[in-house]
Amino acid sequence: MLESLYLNLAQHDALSDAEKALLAEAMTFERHFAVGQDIVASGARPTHSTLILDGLAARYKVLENGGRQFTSLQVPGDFVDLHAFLLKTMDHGIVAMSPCHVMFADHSRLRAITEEAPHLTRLLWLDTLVDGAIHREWIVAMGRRSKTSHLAHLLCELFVRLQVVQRTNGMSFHLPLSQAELADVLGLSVVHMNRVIGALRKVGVVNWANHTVTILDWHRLQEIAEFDPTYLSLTREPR
Amino acid sequence: MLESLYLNLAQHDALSDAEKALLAEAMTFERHFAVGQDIVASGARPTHSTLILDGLAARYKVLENGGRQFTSLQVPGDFVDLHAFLLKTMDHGIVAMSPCHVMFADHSRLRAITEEAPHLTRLLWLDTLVDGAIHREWIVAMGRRSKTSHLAHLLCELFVRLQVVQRTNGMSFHLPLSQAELADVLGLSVVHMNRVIGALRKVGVVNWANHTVTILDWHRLQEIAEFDPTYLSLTREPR
DNA sequence: GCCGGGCATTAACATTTGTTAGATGGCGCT
DNA sequence: AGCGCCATCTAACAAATGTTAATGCCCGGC
Repeated sequence: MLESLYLNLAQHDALSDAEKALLAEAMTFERHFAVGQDIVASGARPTHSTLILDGLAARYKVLENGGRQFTSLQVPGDFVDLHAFLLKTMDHGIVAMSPCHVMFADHSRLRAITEEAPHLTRLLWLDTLVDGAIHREWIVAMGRRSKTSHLAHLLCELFVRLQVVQRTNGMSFHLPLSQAELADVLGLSVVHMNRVIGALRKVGVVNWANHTVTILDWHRLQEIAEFDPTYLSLTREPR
Repeated sequence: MLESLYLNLAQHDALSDAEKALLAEAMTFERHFAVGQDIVASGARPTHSTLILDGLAARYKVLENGGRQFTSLQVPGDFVDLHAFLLKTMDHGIVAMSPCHVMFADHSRLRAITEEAPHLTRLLWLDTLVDGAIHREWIVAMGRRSKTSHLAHLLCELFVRLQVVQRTNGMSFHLPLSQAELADVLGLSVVHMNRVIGALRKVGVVNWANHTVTILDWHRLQEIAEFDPTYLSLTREPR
């Protein structure tokens, strides 16, 4: 059941059976969330951290004028709020973008891991660091990439991240986001989001229908995105 | 000499003398960097992590078309590349925005801290988590705030962060960034950056000259920015 | 099978933001 | 003092992006 988490962590460094067992012991109960439901509410002080077993979730903030901005997308094997273990108070909400199957890790057991399992602690720390690296890449995309390139970059990133946890199907993957939701990822209006998607389609590098993205020309998509996966730390090495 | 670091960490939780000593022992040598010099190069695999003792540094990425985007600003007491301790390879550069006095912490000693000092490890982990929280706030600002609000938010954030490490002078602080550099923070053209600064000045909430920002109306600036410091985790509590 | 709502798409127009170019002004250097 | 560099600031115009509104389509509920 925790296969995705193991795959996620093991892409960075070897994960021992003992460590897998420690993670499994940290898990308490599981739960399903429907589309649009908050998995964690802004302002909450969780006592558990949430692991995505299946589905797509997103972190978001809402402004006074009603504007919403997603700050990350979380795929299976991701902890959506591991940072709350130390940050304590949620400064943003986390919502299910598709039906989500999740599992909760007790903070007291995570704390025990930090006391007794330094290597596993470093791997969990690393997991949050990759989170940060992705944030930095998003900042660059929002600030200095063309919108087409930004979208292409997002598709490259999602494809690679989903591939790690075996959620791709050849060169296709499921992307359960409406254009309005995608607009809140890239920081665009819905109308312009539609234009940008149209532009990327016209180039012919992706086929995109029924919430399924098929990459037709990975090389060119990567070129348009200037995608360099270094920031995802995909190499397996001692940490 | 490490006062800023202690202040930075102790704002989140109590820091014992033993822990301060561990940090001091982790430090090897110090160094000065001139404006514009790279403190850490993109692609490097550092064996030390860099602590800012004095000055302002920034993380950045450069795109093929020459566009540059800063992804964070680092003030005294901040580790600029603590994440490299586990990420291993730098996917971005770090440059001195003002003359910088820095000190290096050996990765082998940081590793020893993770093996032997769980609470201090959590505080260091937390430090990188606040980094991530700041990134998320920047993403929101870039995606959904007006440019004036974005700039106001940046000023609020810098003021509070500098205040923690005692680098403010009443309601003033030194901001050694040119408008071109600020443009690469907000993701704007230089001309438009100039317009936005002018707009904020005209509102009369800040006085901004000679690289010194004086906040004339903190309440209103905060309002314009919709600034809520929760994400900086300024409360002191067990972590 | 019909109806209603949400989503994608397009058009026309408004606003924001970028580009190019030039003017101004401070400040260190000689 | 004079020179030249660099940052700030402005203007005029171009391009990107947002807004409002309308259309068509699919799909689930009745």
